Amino acid sequence: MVEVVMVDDHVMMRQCLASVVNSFEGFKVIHEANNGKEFIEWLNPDKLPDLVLMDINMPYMNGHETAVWLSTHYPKLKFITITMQNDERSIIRMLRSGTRGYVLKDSEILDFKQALEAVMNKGIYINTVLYKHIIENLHGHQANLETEQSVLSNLNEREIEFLRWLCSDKSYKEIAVEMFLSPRTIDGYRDALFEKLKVTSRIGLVLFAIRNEIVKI
Amino acid sequence: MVEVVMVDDHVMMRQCLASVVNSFEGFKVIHEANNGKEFIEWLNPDKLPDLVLMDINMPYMNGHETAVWLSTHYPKLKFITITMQNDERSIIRMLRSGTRGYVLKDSEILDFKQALEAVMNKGIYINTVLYKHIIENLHGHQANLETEQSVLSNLNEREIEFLRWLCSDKSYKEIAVEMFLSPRTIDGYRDALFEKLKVTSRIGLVLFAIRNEIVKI
DNA sequence: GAAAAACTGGGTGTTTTAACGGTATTTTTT
DNA sequence: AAAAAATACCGTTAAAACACCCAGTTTTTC
Repeated sequence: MVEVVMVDDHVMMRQCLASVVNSFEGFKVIHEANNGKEFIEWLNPDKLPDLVLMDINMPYMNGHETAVWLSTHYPKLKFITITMQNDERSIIRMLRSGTRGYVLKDSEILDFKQALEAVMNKGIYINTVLYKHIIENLHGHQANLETEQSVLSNLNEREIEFLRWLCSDKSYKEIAVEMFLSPRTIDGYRDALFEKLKVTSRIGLVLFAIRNEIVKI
Repeated sequence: MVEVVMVDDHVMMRQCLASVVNSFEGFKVIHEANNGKEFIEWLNPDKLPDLVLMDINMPYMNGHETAVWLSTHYPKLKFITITMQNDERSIIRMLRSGTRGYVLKDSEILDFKQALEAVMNKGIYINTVLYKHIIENLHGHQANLETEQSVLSNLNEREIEFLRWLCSDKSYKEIAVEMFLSPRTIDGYRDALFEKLKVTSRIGLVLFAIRNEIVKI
């Protein structure tokens, strides 16, 4: 019997899926958690589950963070991502963090069953549609998103703060006042960001900030 | 027997919920649709269902549009919104469009059952937590969002297109070329939007466009 | 302890944006 | 058919944004 743990903050979804998993022959849900944090606190090294099904978008500790943690601490523990996010960035990120399967919440239950069985047998399940999608975008948009991730990590606290201020109606002069800096310094910050982010206008900075969730809209 | 129709593009979620609804005594799912458009095309005036459960976020025809259509054409047809969106704007909008219940996908199945029964008996079900949430926010943030909604509907096609162009690195001059207009005309567009949206800079316009999902990030 | 990097501030232009003043033509309303 | 509204357009000016140049101070790195 494959012992399964469900990690998802959407209780109804989780309960529904749990009952479906229980109806699959050979699978049994032994625990449910609301998020990654709850889950890893529950984890017992002496009695690991066989399979973890988890969402990406969760409070406190999301799917990505949990995946990274699991890959470090229990690299043999299999987990499948079950989510609504079908953008390449999410998928690539999760695959890199060691997920054995990626199932969309808008797929059929049959696909879901196949994913579970595939992962328990061969090891990895990727939906064909998604796979094509990823391959097709690997050299376009995706590259940019991956790059943005690394660019983002090269920004310091002050620059992040500045980016937040940029996403407002304020002029640079006003932002300088808010940040207790001279307008000249602000000028330098802007120019540095133009260089780092490869854009040529404040709009570009704002879009970057929003894409990378530096500001909440 | 209450005849129920499920409208949700997330197939797995929909199937899960359908099986749960079928397990409730006195309820029976008689049809499933992927979106509002499919649903209303299926609708037969001579044999209406008793209850419709639908998501908000759907392709082709979303929950809100469907709700408006239903309220106009079949005002007596009861429908419940089942969604992940718990922001006040979505809730208020759906309630105004005549939804009898608003259930979050992260609530318990028991709550879900209560909602169905409540709607079939008394008529309206609103989760206590959500209700408090709405009331608390009625005079703050919410007001602005509601206003933006109405402002949005006052924009014409050309202005929407312009807003989309604004969300790029291009200057007004370049946008004029793209839109086959004189830079002066673009000037006029901008000034009109400044007036309509009560902002004073291009950044303000960009933020509005993103908040209201005129551009996809 | 010296070199490199990062943070802060400055000068001086050009280009773009914003705010003001308008007009001519077409479409919609009455 | 006249009035009103919407659309496309134009000019001027001041302010803001952008693009370069630079240097002194602190912090990090080696």
